[in-house]
Amino acid sequence: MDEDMRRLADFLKALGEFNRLSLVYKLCQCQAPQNVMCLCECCDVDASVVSRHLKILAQEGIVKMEKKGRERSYSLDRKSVADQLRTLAEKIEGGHEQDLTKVKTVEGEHPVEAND
Amino acid sequence: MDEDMRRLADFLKALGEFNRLSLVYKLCQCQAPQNVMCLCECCDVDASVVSRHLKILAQEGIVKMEKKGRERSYSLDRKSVADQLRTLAEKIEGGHEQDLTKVKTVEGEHPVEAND
DNA sequence: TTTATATTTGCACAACAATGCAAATATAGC
DNA sequence: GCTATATTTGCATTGTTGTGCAAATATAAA
Repeated sequence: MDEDMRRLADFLKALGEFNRLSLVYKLCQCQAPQNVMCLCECCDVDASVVSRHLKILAQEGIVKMEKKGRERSYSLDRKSVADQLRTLAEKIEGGHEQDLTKVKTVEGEHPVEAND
Repeated sequence: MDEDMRRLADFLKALGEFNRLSLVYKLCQCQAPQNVMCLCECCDVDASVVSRHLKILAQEGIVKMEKKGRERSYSLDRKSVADQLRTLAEKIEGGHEQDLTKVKTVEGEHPVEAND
């Protein structure tokens, strides 16, 4: 599906920018949600820039936002991100064997390795 | 490590562009390496553009190239790509529990789910 | 050697993305 | 209400990236 691929590209693009990836890593190390000011520490840019990057990450479902008084706290949606990455990994690894749109291999047990 | 993250961002950025991702998917469905002309079919751009995209993918270790007469054949480095994606997925899912630089979880068996 | 085919590179251009700063908005505390 | 703090948005600027076309390169075939 074409639109799915566009969405996936957007997801990967969101992760594929240095400062955004730094934010993701920072959030990855935190257990509690973090506000913008705190997240600023990990990349050397203006708070407004961080805010914008967080918005992009939120659009792609990579981070979640929750309002708390005048602050907003961001947290990493670990499961969603990890699942998307793993799904892609599995498609790529087993893509030649079956329909690309729904590959589900049991971990460790791959279908026959078809050799040209 | 800062340089590692830059590399990872470049890797994700390479995948996060629609036409390049289309190329990857196309290669994913093929068992045999494909030449540029053939790969052109999956994205509606000039051959020179496809050539450039393939170069970027090759730089990131996503595809491998081999010369064959006047053609060059490209193939997806399935294992490398899938491994990188899975490694990232695992870091992201378990990142708050231990050192980010070297997470290695055995499949299916995750360390204790630390809850805030 | 000439010709045809596949691929890459140079160049120009348009579209997009990241950034900083200032201003706007929202809300807490006085 | 006023002031201070956190965050977002508007705007201008700069840098990066995707693109097409023409020319260059490489190699096969004639």
